[in-house]
Amino acid sequence: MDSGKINQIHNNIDRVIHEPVRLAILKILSLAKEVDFKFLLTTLGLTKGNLATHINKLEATKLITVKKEFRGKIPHTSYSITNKGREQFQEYWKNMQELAPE
Amino acid sequence: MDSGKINQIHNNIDRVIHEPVRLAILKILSLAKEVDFKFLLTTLGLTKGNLATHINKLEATKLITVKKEFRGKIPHTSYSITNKGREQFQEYWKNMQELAPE
DNA sequence: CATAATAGGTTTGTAGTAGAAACTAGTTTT
DNA sequence: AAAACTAGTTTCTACTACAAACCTATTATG
Repeated sequence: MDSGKINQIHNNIDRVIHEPVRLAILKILSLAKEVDFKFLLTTLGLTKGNLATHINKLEATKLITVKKEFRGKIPHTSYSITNKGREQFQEYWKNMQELAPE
Repeated sequence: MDSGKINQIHNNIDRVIHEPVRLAILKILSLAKEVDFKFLLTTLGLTKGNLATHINKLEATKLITVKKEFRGKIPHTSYSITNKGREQFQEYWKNMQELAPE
């Protein structure tokens, strides 16, 4: 704590990361280094559309990268967390700790 | 990990508590045992309407109690966290830890 | 005395968002 | 030929955070 208007901690919470589904995605990606669409779909139990939307948001904010390839003629999409993503994820939790009970 | 469909951790996150402003309110109430409207208003930097709305939601879910009294003829409102509120707050954080980086 | 400020709201309106469901398109299995 | 799989996009609905305006009563202030 330093000066001026303190304690408005809630304003430091990144809303993109704060959404539970996206927290779960980031958690998984922070462990796995590469994960595909299918895996997230079944692991998280989402609809395809919903998952794709969350993925888009995470990609748009450059927290993850998307790799699309063909395996034979079947599309295969996989995701990785970026360095920025890792940093922001850490930063998010650092801020959240201030709201946690001691 | 035990069986069936695991890893849908995001479904365990209580949306009422998850909202940053309400997290901040619960954090403050978990420390202070009684806090008034004015204090929350200036500390959190919200509009009166917005604060009142969050308070209503926390009261409706019985996470906090509201005490309204008159000091002379001036209204004074203060809030406390309930036992249930304390428990749910702890439970929320227990669930959240599963989404935190290790 | 009028007006502004304080205390603590409620009501209203807007903008953003999560999520489901439907639709798309190519491939592959039955 | 039809159904199922991969990985989506589009559309639609329902909810919600937040600001701003409005409200009621009381107490300073010029």
